[in-house]
Amino acid sequence: MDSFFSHFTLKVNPSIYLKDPETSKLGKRIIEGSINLIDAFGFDNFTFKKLADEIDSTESSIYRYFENKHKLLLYLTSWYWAWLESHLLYNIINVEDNKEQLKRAIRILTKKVEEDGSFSHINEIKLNQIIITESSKSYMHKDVDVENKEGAFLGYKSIVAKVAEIIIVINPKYKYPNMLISTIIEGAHHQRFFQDHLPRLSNNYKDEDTVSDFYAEMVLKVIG
Amino acid sequence: MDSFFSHFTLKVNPSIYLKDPETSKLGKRIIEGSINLIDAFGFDNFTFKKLADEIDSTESSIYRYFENKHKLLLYLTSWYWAWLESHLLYNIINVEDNKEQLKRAIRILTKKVEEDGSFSHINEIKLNQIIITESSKSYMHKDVDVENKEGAFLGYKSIVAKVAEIIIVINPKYKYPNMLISTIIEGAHHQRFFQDHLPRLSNNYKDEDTVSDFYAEMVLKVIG
DNA sequence: TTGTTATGATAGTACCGCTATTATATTTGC
DNA sequence: GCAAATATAATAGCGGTACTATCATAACAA
Repeated sequence: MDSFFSHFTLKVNPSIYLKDPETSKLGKRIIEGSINLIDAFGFDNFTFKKLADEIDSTESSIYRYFENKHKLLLYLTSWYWAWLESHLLYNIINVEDNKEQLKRAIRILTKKVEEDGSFSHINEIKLNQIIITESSKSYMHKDVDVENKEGAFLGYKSIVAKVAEIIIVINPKYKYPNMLISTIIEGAHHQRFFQDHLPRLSNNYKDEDTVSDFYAEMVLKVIG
Repeated sequence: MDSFFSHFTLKVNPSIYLKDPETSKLGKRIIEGSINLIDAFGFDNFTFKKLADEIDSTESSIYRYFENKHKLLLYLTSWYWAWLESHLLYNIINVEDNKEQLKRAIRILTKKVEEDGSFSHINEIKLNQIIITESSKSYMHKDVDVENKEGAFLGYKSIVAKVAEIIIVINPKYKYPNMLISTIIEGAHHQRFFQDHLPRLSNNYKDEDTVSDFYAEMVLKVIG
């Protein structure tokens, strides 16, 4: 799988950055360093000053890549959705049965990322952790409509649409495919967080991937 | 219903505040003003300085009630869960049938609050809007474990536990009652936000409360 | 009316978010 | 190999945020 993914770079909507971080060494250090810092200390405690110190650069240099730290978070989430969609496609491309396609899709949307892979400067395990705890901050704010118009959430919409399509093939009468998919994506993030920090809001059983099992079961029951 | 709720005050865990805002006029102005400002401009743009100006008081006075703005958000969310649980109990207390209890509970957890009620200084419609867009910020941060130990999330846990109990009565074998309930609570918030701002992540149909219908159907199908 | 408590007024500090300017590398084209 | 173009670094500064501290005054209760 590594060889399949390691020879191209994932596309992120250019409205998100001032200068594409993929095009320079500093850009890659910015992405790598920000993932380390946000994962370690949380997005709220993250500043460009701290990032500059971390990667031995300066605030002003970082500001040439991203307008502000919020745009950087948008970049990380967009990259993540593009990355996840490429995995999704790779995993269902040769599968005939639609139900099997759907099952695999649910697993990919809800599983915890446990192995780092193909992109040298991006640690996908840490990025997945960041998505779980911080991704809702990328759209739950007052500027969401402006950023949405600029295309900041196309990656998220795209993966939701792809899986919703599979549902429609299986059950053309089902009324809420998009709600169902975004519910399990957001739900999986929340449940992983709850299991770590607020366990009474969730249920967990040893030796099971409870989150993934729960949502897989849910989708099949709900679409009938 | 007004008369039922208007004669007592809702309990919020004292670890959240330095001084109980229910015990003074200034305290009530702080709560009322913060709801207005956060609803209008978002929690990220909210500061104690702006609140002080809004209610004709001072930063230092507000700091005597709350350690910081995050604690104030915790207060609002805790109050909301206590308020919602009191509504829940009121609405199912004389209902015999467990399935009917559950249906009513789902409606209460997922519906949009459309009428302001009993507590003079708290606008419940605006508070519901705040919960939809800001409540995840009350726990999705690095201090969640400390605050959890202090009891900051007992209200949320309590309402989840109450509804999970009903599910267990209906289907004692169901493995994931808490996951299911917290999924529909968070899901309903997200879907309401998506329908307003990122509609392609959701589905909506005129003259229906799509969010509520979707989750009501989901719960019944999932628990079998 | 006297003490107690609540609120207001003011000042100050460290950090954040961001802009601007100038200097120094590094890369690219000839 | 050198000049021009571009990228990065260094430094300064400004207005705002998130507090903390102190002192003055208002309200209220014994």
